[in-house]
Amino acid sequence: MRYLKEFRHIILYGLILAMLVFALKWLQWKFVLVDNAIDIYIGLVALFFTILGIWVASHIMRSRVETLIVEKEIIVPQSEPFAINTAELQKLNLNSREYEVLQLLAQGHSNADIAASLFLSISTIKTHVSNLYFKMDVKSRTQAITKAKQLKIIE
Amino acid sequence: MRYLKEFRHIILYGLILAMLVFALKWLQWKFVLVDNAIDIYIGLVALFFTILGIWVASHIMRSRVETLIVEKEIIVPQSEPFAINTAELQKLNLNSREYEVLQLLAQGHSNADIAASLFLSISTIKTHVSNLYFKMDVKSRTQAITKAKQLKIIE
DNA sequence: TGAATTTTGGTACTAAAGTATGAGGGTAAC
DNA sequence: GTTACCCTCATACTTTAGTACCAAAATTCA
Repeated sequence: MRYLKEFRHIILYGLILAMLVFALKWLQWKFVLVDNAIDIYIGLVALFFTILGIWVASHIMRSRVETLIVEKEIIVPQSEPFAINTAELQKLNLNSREYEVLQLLAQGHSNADIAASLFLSISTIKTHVSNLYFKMDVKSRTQAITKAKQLKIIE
Repeated sequence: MRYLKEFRHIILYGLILAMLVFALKWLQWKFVLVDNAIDIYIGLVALFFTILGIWVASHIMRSRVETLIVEKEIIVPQSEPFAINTAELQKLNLNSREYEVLQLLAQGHSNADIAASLFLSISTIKTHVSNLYFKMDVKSRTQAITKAKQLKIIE
């Protein structure tokens, strides 16, 4: 199908040429009586074939249009989906419970709240929190939250 | 200058045509002796002018350049410079001192620290903090910090 | 199995945070 | 001038947070 379309112009050109054989023969016979007619005849032929050549070329050329690609930059703001800083988290050497407590702490929960949600006693939470502060080198929950967010070890 | 360049092909075409007048006359005289020479002669003319037409057309067409603009998405790691949510901040209706205290609070400072840095008594800070909690609808400094960061009213 | 670590919990205490209430001085609007 | 905030500070109290020290299960690892 593609080849048919590609060579459409060439086939058309062939057909037109075939038709011209007859047309030329007729013209040749008609102008034979007129003096100097041969010059006019050749002139017409030249003109016709020039136009034909231009027409054919323009149709062939159309598929060969130079395409200048201009890249237009569009800035797409990338909202980074927050990645936990695993390296910093490992440095602190928190155990799983301590990290769990830290997360709840940073959400604004009290020791009592945390104890309730983890089904532990307040004493246990206090122990975890104290160890947490020691490991994080802070002295209060507010400092712990601030530091944890700075280090990107919690959301 | 531009016009000269634009019509260069047309001028060239004209010159070639002038030269052809002589060439044709010479060919016409030469082939007059040969039988059926006129057909060959016309065929050559047709062929030549077709090629000429194609040549002219291809040179004219060459100046037709399509400009295709392709939008290229470029992902920029846009580090947004943090904008304080003024709307939310106004909703809370905090006065200047309360907001000042909130900022220091969120940095992990104790009431005593805040009092020292603002040259105020701890009592004053406690009052501000209490009013702050009431306006923010929270019950502790950790909740205040969490909420303030959520609302983006502090850095 | 034994040692180390984690997880849990307790008591006792101190420090800090938070609440409630009052009060005095300042400023700005009505 | 009175009303309404804003800012300051105080006292008294309750609650929560945080420290220190201890200890018993549970788990992990060599």
